[in-house]
Amino acid sequence: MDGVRRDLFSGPSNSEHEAAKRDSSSDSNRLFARVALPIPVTQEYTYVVPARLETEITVGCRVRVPFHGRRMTGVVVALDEVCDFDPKRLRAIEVRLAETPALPPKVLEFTRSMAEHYCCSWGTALDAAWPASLKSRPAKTVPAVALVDRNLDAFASDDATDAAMTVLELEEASPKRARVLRAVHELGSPVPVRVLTKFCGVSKSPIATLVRQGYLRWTRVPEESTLLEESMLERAPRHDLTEAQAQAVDRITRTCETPAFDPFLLWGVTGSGKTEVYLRVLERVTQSGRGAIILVPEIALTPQTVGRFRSRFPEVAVLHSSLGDGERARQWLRIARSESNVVVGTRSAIFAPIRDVGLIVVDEEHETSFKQQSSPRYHAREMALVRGRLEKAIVVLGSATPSLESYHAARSGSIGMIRLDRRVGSARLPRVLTVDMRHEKPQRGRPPLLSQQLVNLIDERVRAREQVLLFLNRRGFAPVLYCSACGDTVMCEHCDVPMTWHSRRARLICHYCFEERRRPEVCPGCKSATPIALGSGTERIEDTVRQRWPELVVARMDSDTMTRKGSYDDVLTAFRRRDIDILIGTQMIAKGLDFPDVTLVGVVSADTGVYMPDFRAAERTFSVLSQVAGRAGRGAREGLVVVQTLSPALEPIARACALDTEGFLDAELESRRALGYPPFGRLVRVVIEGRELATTASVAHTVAEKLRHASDAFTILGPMEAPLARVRQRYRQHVVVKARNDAALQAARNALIKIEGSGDRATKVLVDVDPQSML
DNA sequence: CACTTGGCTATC
DNA sequence: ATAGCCAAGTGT
Repeated sequence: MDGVRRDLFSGPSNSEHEAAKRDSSSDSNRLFARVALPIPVTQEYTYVVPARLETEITVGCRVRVPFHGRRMTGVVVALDEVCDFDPKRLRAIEVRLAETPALPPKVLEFTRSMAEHYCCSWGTALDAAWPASLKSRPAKTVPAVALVDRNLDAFASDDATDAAMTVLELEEASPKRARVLRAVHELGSPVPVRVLTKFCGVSKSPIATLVRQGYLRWTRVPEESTLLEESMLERAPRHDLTEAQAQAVDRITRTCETPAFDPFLLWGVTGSGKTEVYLRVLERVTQSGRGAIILVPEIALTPQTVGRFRSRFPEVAVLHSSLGDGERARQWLRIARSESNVVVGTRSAIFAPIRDVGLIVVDEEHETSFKQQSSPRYHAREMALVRGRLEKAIVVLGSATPSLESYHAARSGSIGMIRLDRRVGSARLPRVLTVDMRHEKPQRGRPPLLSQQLVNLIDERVRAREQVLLFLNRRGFAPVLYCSACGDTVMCEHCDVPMTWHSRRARLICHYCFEERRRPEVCPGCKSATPIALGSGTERIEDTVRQRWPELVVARMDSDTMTRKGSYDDVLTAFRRRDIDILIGTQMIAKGLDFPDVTLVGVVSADTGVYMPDFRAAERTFSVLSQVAGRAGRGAREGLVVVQTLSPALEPIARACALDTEGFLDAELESRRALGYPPFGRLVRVVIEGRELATTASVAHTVAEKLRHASDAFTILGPMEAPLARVRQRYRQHVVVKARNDAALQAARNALIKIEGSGDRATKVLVDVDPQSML
């Protein structure tokens, strides 16, 4: 019974098994395939390519292979006629995955470099190169209209006189129909009816009339995600370039004709028109027949962004997590089949199977979302440089507040530096006012939430019918519940962090494990007093503001209010329509919003995060403050930024307030140099996570010992408790490898590769090369 | 002494 | 990663 089951359910049956082995020994000009598997083993495995698959199997294709009593999906990384492994023990590839195009050779090579860089197996890096699913279910279709052929010809003809006549004829009789017809011309034909009605602000009836009159005909097109559909409504008119922009484009495309790796930092203040530079460079690169990859941070991949590229490059493919499996597969396949050679996407688009990449743009290159937080833990900016070198491509890293890595590379001359110091048009840089909260008159013994100056300014601006943004990078009502009797704060049961009080939901919430509980009547520690809510988050700001200005419309935007799909858009639309006077929010309002009527931005506390035990704390503080400041004064009127802080002298805060990016970068670079932190030297963080403190610590100890014995080319710090010593009931220790340079890290590599995934069933060992955060 | 656990190793 | 194997651990 048992034996029968094994034959039926595990792996190929005996007869298949034997056939596979015969395959390998009888045929003299057989083919062998090296297959990389998604396991933490730095080795590829050799399989026999059975005769029936010989035409199908190519380098870069995905195959199903038997492996240690189970089946796995791997990638063929090489084909060979000889093999150094005992041929009798070889097994055969079962199938090539149907309908899966092979990866281009450059992408294979790219993933190999990535594996080396991040100390993971080639198979693990390759695993990230495929979309989660390649099942592209045939898309549902939606109603659309297309121009009927005679009109199509008219519009396509050079002087478009016929088309103009058609529209003119209609103009008199029906402005709505004329608008629709013009829109179809502009948006492209066919166009979904839903998009057309939204774009023209009309109902279906004028469209139906046009169909009846023979201008348009009904048809259907594949349904697209909201991101893509909405992007059709966004246009990017081709602006004239400023002198500075034109120079930037020229310098970047100088080598365009002869493919060469040519990396740049494009350092442009907010509003300096970086996007137009990308678009012009992209034009030249595509004209020369090469492809391009445009990487943008997760949150920036909005319909606006997609629309800007799509309206100028209609065939552009989009890769984003909001697409859903089916659509993402469709987009990916369009690239793989060379139907599109320009892609706009988030970090994983760096793997896009474009054949000949001539340009890689990393917009907002300082953004932390470019670093993947699971294996392979790659940074898309670093990988853009790696792929760019491989493809002989231009690489443009764009930012208003460059990362220290890019800044240092540009300063030391290893990449080019182009600066755009002026805003396009009339917009000027905002004025910044620093308010030292230590000097504010205390209310009930504590500094007030809003300084007198900020209150006065809000009054003034709101009276002038201008809009205000208030920024605080902390969700909830209060970050801690504090017991004045024993001095304890209420901690999460599963994590080593205090729980945050959320008054709207009347719940204490742990921001790490999402555990919720009721607010305790008495302190769980000493049971003698009621803990009080100490400190403030966005909810408390909202309350304070509503109390102070009951007549104003106030909205809050953070991940708690933005739960419903579309609520983000709703709030932003309302704010744009000026239905909201004051918008309060976290990070979410710091990035990229462009509202001309915002003339005042208040930073409620610049100090959150600046004291985090992390060597990038200063950089992150500076960058978020600069971004928030950039939200003010984007229209004709000058913007004002009020920064409230308890530590006005701290470098990142003082420099951000002085709008002195260069000063900050230089100072921070010096302190990194002094401490041997990146970009001077490299770090690897090994995190050991386990159920029990004792075993976790002992595994951490072994890891540290192994590394110490491996080489003395680098320094080992630890093992020690990670700053977040316990999360979700798991204890966390870490060991930090500090290497003076790449060569020193190379010495650690062999040891590190063996360490990933070591430990036992209950203890995880994670290797993070170039960690973005030490928490 | 049968039979479950824990640790370790090889996987083409 | 994880199936498969040996050694030590636990209960009848």
